[in-house]
Amino acid sequence: MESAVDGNGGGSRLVVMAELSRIKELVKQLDAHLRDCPDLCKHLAEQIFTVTERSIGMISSGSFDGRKRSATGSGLDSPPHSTTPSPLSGVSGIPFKKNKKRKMMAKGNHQVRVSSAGGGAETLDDGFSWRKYGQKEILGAQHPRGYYRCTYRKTRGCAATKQVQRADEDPKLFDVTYHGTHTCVHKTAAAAAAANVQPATPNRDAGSLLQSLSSSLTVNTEGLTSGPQQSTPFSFSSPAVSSLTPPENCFGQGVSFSPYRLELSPATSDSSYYPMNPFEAEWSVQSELQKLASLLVDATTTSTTAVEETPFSLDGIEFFDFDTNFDV
DNA sequence: GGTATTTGACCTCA
DNA sequence: TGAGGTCAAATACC
Repeated sequence: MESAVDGNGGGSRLVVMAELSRIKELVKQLDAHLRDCPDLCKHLAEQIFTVTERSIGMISSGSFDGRKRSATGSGLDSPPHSTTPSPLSGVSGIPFKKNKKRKMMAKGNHQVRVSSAGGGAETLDDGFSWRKYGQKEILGAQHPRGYYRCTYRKTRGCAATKQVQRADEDPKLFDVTYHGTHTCVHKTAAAAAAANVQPATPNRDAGSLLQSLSSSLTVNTEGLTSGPQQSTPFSFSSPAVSSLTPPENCFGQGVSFSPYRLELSPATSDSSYYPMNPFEAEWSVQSELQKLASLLVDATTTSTTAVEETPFSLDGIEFFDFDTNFDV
């Protein structure tokens, strides 16, 4: 139990918190200087972008997860589920055996271990639509590995893929490796967008956008202390986020920040907190940071260069083509 | 008929 | 050279 939590996770968590706080401060500064000093705005935007990417990197590298296994072995020596049973989380976020043949954890990939109680791999709903395109027997593994790609690969050019492999030691556990990021719309987000259609505002005022962004980015460190006792998962207090409903897209177009805020705090018995398992939290934070970075690009582009954006439309949803090249 | 899954063949890379 | 990853035709399902 205790051995499953190391001090580094808590420390990294605090670093991420500090980074997010810094992002917020930078956004405030950016907003303050938006109209009178474009050059400074550009500089601030670059800083924000750097800090955001650093945070994303920490999250995707797994250092964000305080429940990361202690470095006593190199793989699946001991089944994680046997030491850290978690009724609320079906995901452990524990790194698993690396592929010795290929660079499985290359930049842009991340791995999680998912528990599917009573179901198969097809029940592992992470919010995206996947289409199976292959299955392969893996040397040394008892179960074949399934290969999935995003359903919208052709229609929307989404290059996200994942590999799902049933764990040898427990058939209820699946090791899932995600490659690439989704450029399509999250399932729940699409549903939310369909239910609450908002007209696109292509040339939204950058100042109000930043103010909205700044106010929405609430980094709550209340109750967090450094040290290895931080084994509680993060939670989000916003209903929109807690129900895993990120904004309708990650492209800055039609994004509204007002309905939710990013709030990191330890899960407590307080009913206002919706406990999230590490994978959900990680996914949400990554989505938030991606969106944050996209909005910054949108805001700074609109305010400093007034360049006409050229949105393209797919399935009734308009997208901006950002050359931000995120690697999460 | 359209879409998803299966599976053998082929390609890539360490 | 062999294992992992992907392709694409065949098949199944709705």
